Amino acid sequence: MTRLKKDFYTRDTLRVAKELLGKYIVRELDGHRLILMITETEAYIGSVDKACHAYNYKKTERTSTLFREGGCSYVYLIYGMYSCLNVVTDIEGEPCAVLIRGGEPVEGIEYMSRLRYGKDYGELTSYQLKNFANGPGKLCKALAIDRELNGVLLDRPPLYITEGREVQNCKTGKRINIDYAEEAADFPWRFYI
DNA sequence: CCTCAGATGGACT
DNA sequence: GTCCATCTGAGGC
Repeated sequence: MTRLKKDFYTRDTLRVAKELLGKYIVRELDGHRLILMITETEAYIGSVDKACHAYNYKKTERTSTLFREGGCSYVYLIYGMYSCLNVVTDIEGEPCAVLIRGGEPVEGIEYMSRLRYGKDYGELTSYQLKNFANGPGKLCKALAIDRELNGVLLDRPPLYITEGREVQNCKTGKRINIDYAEEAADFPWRFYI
């Protein structure tokens, strides 16, 4: 599958968020290739978005990655326990990103199952299968993504995104768990299949 | 299906 | 000291 290049990411964040649906996240690890198809994303646009870590261009050590040119990762720790994977978008100096909120296994599910649950794929309950990677923390656990992968370029191993499946009916809604963000909490910037 | 508490640590004020 | 772009397991319906 063709890897997405920089010009895919250095565009309008909402467009990238929508077009990432159906694409494949590929994680190479210990000789294994793990692939999830992206099923849910959210856009964060620092210039206007109180839910964005870099709202109003607030630059700190953590958010400095968001100011980079589109095409690299932004990975941060949330609730002291989980990682969230974002794709940095737009031009350098505009702090924007797309949160990858969910995916479905395409390849390497045996290895991902060990990472996610510490069990063999065949031992998973239907409940565990249903909830395999349908959340940003779960997705990162299944792919062994943590802050060590913050800021890596997404057009090469060990982490990249490729063309995937054609998506027909993309749905739109409010973003999840950003009640603190005042008017931005109502922005329809969540996209899912 | 639902709700709720607890885990857990770093970023920021 | 407070807040968090979350998840899990327990308990109720």
